[in-house]
Amino acid sequence: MDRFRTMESFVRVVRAGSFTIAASQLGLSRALVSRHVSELEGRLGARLLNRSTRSLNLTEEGAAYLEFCERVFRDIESNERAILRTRQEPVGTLKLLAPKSFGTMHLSDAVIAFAKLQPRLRVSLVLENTPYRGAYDFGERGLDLVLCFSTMRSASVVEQEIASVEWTLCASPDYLARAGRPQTPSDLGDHACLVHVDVMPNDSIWRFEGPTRPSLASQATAGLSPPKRGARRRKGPIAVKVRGAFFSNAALTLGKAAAAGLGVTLVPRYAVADDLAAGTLVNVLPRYRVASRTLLAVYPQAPVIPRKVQAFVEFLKVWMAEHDIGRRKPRVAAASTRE
Amino acid sequence: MDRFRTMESFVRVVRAGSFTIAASQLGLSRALVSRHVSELEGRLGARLLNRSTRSLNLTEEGAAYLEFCERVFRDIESNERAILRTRQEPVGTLKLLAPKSFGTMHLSDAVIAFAKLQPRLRVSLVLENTPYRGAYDFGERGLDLVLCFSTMRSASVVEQEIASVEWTLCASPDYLARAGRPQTPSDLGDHACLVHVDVMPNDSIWRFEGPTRPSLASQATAGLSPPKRGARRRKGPIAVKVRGAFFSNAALTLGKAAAAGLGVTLVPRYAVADDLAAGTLVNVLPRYRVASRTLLAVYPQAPVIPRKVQAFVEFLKVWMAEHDIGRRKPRVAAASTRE
DNA sequence: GTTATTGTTGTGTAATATGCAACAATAGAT
DNA sequence: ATCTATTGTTGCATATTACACAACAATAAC
Repeated sequence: MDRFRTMESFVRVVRAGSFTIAASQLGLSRALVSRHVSELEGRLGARLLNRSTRSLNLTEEGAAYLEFCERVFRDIESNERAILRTRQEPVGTLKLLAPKSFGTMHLSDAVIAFAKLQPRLRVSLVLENTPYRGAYDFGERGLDLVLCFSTMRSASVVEQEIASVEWTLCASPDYLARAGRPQTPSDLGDHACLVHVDVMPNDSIWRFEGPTRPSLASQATAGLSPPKRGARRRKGPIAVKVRGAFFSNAALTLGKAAAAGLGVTLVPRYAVADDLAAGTLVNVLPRYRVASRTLLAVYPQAPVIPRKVQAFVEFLKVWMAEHDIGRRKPRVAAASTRE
Repeated sequence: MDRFRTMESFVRVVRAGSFTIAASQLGLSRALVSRHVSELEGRLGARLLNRSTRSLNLTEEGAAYLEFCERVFRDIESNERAILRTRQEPVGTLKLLAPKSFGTMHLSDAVIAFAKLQPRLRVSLVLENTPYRGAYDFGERGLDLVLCFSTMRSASVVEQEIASVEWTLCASPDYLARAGRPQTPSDLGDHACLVHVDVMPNDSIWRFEGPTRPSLASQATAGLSPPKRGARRRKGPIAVKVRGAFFSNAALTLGKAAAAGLGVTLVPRYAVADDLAAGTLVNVLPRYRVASRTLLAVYPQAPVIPRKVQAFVEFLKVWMAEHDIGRRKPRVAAASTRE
């Protein structure tokens, strides 16, 4: 028999001073309440209250047990409320894992802003490029949220899109002047390419779509095919196996290398936004689109999502949008002036 | 669902690090243990442990809840042991109620001796002559044990015989010299009787049995009727309504009054044992037997009797026998020299 | 005495706790 | 990479038991 319920009945009987009243308060029959108390007495091996048809009186053991019950109930109540609060407000510790370069570039600012908003929440931001072991991260390492650019392809996690991060192909003007400006992706085979290597099997295969029609006016006059969104037409994806001249898993490093004239690099736009704005780097093959990668927030599949995770994901989405991180046409000047 | 069991399952799972092992330890199926934990998580609204087929890991809430569970279990265990101990050894407070005269004369000594033997037990001895309200005493007043000479005639109490207390009819030699020595109970109607009044409807009706055959030899020679136990033969009870000259509910007072020559009194033998030994009082109508009254230990009917009550009743029985309290042929001299 | 109300107990039924078996997921072995 | 063994989960049938109703015993008030 459920011990909690028997204890509850007992406490109620004592408080009400009557089995009948207690039963009606509990929404049970007198019979059951009586059995509950008897059960308790049987298990404890002691009479808890002297019943005499017209009055109930606690025995010595009963008084001690009543006190105990009330303590346990208080304990339970406070504890359960504390745990239930994790659904209401972000409390505890939020453990984040993110790729190093993205983390240092932007996430750290977002996390700091978030931590300011949530003074009751401890935040742990781990930056590394060797993660994504799936369940291991959430289990053994106790991570709450992993931010990454590749799907985990696992049914036991939830992946939520945070932002689309544009990658951009760029080189320094002086390099282009020296090596020539490529006109199609396949031209890149002859260039010195600075390759961003993930730990994932990210080979040095660069993929493009395009080219985009040079003139918008020509489409408007044609009138045969309905204008597609963005007034742009794509061709099938083009994959180019590039010759690596320089490798790094740090996009910033690659950007610096490109600015130094080492070659052409394909990196997240955010990593070279400043150089592009300053003109130390310029876009290469602007008429070809580089597939953007989606920043994913990954957390364990569970019936209830901890409020802290939910809150951070929501915050990050807004923050990313507000700061134009990864926007296809970033207002670079504005972005650099913003906080 | 039984919260204790779900908690138990959860704790076991964490300790074992596996649902399967925990289930076998608990003697349950994996399915049920899984359900238990799920139940718990559902009620708390938080995932308690991240399960990843090969390893289990507590979440933040899980760790907090585990600690809570263990605290509750420790609590329960210690409390239940404390209460179970009341069945093993006499602990707590033993509240006694006894008639005033008997209490002051003998019970107090017994109780003091008992209290010495049971240093962990507090004893409360209330002496009064207005008790026996049955359930009220055990209920409202919280008494554990009532000692009295009259049955409560209630199904909700247990009455245990402690000792048979002889009453004796006696007077001072000088009174008998003055007023004459009664030969039969009915002679008492002409005497000054000192009446012990209880609060109970104990009228001044005195009851006798007898007379006893004066000679034992006469029976041995007769050989017709088999000798009855004690070689004594009784006649039917004789009831005499006596004329009260003096009333008291204190047997000692009546004894003193009798010793002072005020009349004949019928009191518990223990109250006049010293006077009888000293000769300041002598037995009247020795061939008639006065109905002895049985000292009863009365306590509430309950499935389990508290050890303290049981212990005291046993102790009192032995003590009464050892001290010859109420014995029909008391070794008065010996009784007074004993402890 | 009579009555009304209390706590307890017997009994049938509805709720649910439980085990079994099939399933999904994963870590390690081949 | 594929296979295998093992884990935790879920659907389903069933045995358990929690529960209310009603009859009962006891008692306080009338």
